[in-house]
Amino acid sequence: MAASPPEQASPARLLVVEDDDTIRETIAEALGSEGFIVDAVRSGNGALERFKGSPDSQPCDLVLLDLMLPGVSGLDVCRYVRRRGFSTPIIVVSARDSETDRVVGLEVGADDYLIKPFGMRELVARCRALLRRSARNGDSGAKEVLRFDEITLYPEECRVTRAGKEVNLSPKEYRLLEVFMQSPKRVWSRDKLLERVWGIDFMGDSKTVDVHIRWLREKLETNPSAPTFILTVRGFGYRFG
Amino acid sequence: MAASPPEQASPARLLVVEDDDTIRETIAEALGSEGFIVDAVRSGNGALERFKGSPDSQPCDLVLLDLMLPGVSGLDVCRYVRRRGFSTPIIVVSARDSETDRVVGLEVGADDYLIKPFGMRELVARCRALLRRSARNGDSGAKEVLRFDEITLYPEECRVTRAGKEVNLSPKEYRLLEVFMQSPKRVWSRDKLLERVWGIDFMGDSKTVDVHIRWLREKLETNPSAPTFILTVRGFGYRFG
DNA sequence: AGTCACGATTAAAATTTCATCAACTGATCT
DNA sequence: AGATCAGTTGATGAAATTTTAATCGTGACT
Repeated sequence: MAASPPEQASPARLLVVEDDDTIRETIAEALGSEGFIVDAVRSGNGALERFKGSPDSQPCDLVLLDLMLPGVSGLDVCRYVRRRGFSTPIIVVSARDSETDRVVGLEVGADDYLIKPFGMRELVARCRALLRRSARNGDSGAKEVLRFDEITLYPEECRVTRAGKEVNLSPKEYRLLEVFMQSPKRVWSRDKLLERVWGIDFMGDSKTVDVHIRWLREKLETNPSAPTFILTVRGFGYRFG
Repeated sequence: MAASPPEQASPARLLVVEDDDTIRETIAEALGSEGFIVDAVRSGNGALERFKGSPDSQPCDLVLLDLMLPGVSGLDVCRYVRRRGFSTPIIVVSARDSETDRVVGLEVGADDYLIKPFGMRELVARCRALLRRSARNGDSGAKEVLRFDEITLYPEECRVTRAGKEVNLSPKEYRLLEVFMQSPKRVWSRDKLLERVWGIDFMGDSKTVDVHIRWLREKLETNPSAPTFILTVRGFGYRFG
């Protein structure tokens, strides 16, 4: 099917929190082969790291959370995430299968509770169902207006202005800027940008990024040869701001 | 957009679809004592009756759906509801517990799949989790007249006027315009429009949207080739206003 | 200063997207 | 049966976008 939805255009990004190497790998592979971008950590602390920013910058679209973790437990992670105001969908995955366990997990803020061992097809189906639901409610992704200096990006409207004047961007240029503005100051490698903007399955050259950066500068910068917004970080990539 | 304030006005309205009298009564009582308003029917047809109106007037906030029903099956109900564009949360409840059954249920549009027999506490927890996620906003019935420029849409009457003159729209055209006018300026991808107007499981081509947009322009715009209401956003989709 | 690696720039080729037209289906009405 | 209408699908061409590729500049390091 065609045209990319503004929000959920790129594949969903999943965070797998699981200390057992075998299980983590199995899950990551199964979900990866379904087209998701999978990121994995092996501890509660590792998960918390991803949730340090503000609730407006969600680290991922969905979390698969094991309960039995060394150090910070899965329940703690869940509680922390919700207390911080994140509405990121969470599926708890656990070997503990008493009704009480399940009720507690759900009451602490998880959206679903899956019992080990489980089939990969069901896991995928539940991820899809939850992403479907959370996308419908629009509580995923950044919906808020992004500002930096005199540049403003309106996600709802796929629209960008500079000093109040409309800037007409192509889809790739727009997404590129959106990614940049969601994390100002952060340095992005060409590969990461390809992953975020083009999707994991892009097979082309990373030089493509250069060209689009140039065009974005052309439309955004006062003097494209001496950029003030999209800066080159030699040897690493680019950054915004 | 955020994770709604939990403590809120009216209690959630649940629809229980279950043919077994004992189970239905048990569920209804358990949920009722938790403060939900419970409505129950014993057949698929009974459920469908509740979903006859437009997707904007949801008959309830959540459906508990048994799969094994006389006549119209639970899966059929689920499919129908989604095809009509309703996003009402659905929890499937079934004695069939193979992984395939669960995957099918979820793929057909259910949000959760619970296996009989199940505990009431878990049922309640899952209802709560899902309601929390779906963040009830659509207070049904609150259909306001939508205006933009000289175009007016009367939801109660499924009627549209332009500069006071009646515009005759087909159902799809009407629905399309309604979605547009509910969020002026917002850019809609073809896929999102298919989901909203045609329903979640529409299997056809997204080109279909183009054609209907064209007809809508034909009837709405002064000069359909240079539209002023329904604008094309190349690479993204369409927007109104 | 020379060289090398990396980024910038440009032009041209390849692909995607959109509007429009026309054919086709199925439902409803005459 | 025939006519009409809503909806869907496929084909076409024009225009915009994206990618590839080739060349040029410039900073970093010896």
